[in-house]
Amino acid sequence: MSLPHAILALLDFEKSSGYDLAKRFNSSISFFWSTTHQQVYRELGKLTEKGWVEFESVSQSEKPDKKVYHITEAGHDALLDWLNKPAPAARFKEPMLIKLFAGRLLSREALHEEVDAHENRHRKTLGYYREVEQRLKAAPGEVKRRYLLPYMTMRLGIRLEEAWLEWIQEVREVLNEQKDPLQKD
Amino acid sequence: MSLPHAILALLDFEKSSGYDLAKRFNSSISFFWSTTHQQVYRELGKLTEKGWVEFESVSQSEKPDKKVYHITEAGHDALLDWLNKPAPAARFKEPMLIKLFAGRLLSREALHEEVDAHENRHRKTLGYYREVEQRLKAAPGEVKRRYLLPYMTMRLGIRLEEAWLEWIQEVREVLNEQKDPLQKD
DNA sequence: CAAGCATATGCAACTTTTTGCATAATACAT
DNA sequence: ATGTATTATGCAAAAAGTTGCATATGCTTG
Repeated sequence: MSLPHAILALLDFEKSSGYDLAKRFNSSISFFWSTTHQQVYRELGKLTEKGWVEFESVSQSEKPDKKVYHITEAGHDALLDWLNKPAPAARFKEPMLIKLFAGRLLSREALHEEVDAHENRHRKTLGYYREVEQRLKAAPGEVKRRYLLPYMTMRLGIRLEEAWLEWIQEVREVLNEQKDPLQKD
Repeated sequence: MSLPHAILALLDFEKSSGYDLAKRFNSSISFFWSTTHQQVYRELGKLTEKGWVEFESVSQSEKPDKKVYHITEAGHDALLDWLNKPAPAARFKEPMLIKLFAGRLLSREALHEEVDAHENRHRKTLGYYREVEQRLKAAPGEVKRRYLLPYMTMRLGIRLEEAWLEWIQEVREVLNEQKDPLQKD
C-alpha cells in the first residue's frame, strides 16, 4: 500500500492542505500516482490518527478555511522505514489497449476516434509536463537542486508520453494500411 | 470496470481455461492489464452467471482436469457494447517513483540498488516481449494478420520499456553527478 | 520416497479504490 | 436573482483488487 507513503513523501517536501495534495496528485505527479480528493482526505484522517501528520487550521479571507497538514517526526520515520524497503512492482491497467486488442471487432472509424482521443490526452499531458519543466529550468539554483529528483520522476513522464505519441503514429499507419510491421517490409 | 471485458476480449480471440487466462494476463498482456488467478476465477464465475461465457470440462491424462471457457453470443454483444464506448482513462501508480521523488532522504547506494532492481525488471520484460515479437514474425501470414492489433498493443509495451531503460540510464548519470539536466549544461 | 514444481481450481477475509452524494464560502457572469 | 466555477471539506456505499489459504494431480529431481 503506497498512497499514505506518497502523501508523506509530498508533505515531507512541502506542507499542504488536502485540497492542494489532491491537486498535486493530479498535476505533474499524476503519471506516477493518481488518486481522488476523497481518498486523500480519508487518508489524511488515518495519518492524523496514527500521529504521522498534524494540521493547523488556517482561515482565509477570500476562500473557505483550510487545514494545512505537515509531517511529524514519527511520520518522517515511518516514511524512512518504507523507503528502505524495495518498492513493490507496479501493476498496469490500460483500458484503451483492451479496445485495440479486440480492435478487429470495431470499424476503422471507431478505432481512429479512439486513437485521436488518446493522442489529445497524451499531447495535453506532455505539453503540461514541458511547461512545468520550463518553469523549473528558469527557477533559482537552490530550487533546482531541491527539486532534482522530483524532476527526474517527471522526466520519465515526459519520455513515456513521447513514446505513447510515437506509438500512436505507428498505430495510425497500421490502421491506414500504410504499414505492416509484422511483414518483412 | 474493465477486467470482465478484458477477459471477454481474450476469450473472443481464443477460448481458454482460467489458468491459461491468468497466464496470458501475466505474459505479453501484463503491461496493459495485470491481475491474479484468483480474480480471474472469480470473474469467470460471474461471467458464467450472466451467460456471457460458458465452459466445458476437459479431462487431461497428464494434468488435472480443466474448464475451457468460450464466449457466448450474449457475451460477444456485451463486449461490442463496451467497445463502442470511449475507454476510461488509465490511472497510473508506480511505487518506485515515490521512492525516487523522496530520494534525497536515501543514500546514493540505496538509490542505486533500487534503480538496478528496476533495470533488471524492465530488461527482463523487454527481452520477453522481443522474444514473442520474433516468434510472431516467424509465424504464417494468416496468424500475423489475425494478431496484428494485439501485436500493436505489445509494440507499445516495447516502446515503453525502451523509454524506461533510457530513463534509467539518465537517472544513473544524475545520481553519479555526471549530469545535471536542470542546469544549462 | 520425499521435496519441489507446474498445472489447475477456488473460497474467504481484508484492503483499497471508485462513485455518488453533500455541504459551504466566494467570485463572476448572465 | 440565478447559474456556474473554484476553493475546500468530507461521509457512505459499492466495486474492485489483494493476500492468505486450501486442495489435488502428476512429473521430475535428489
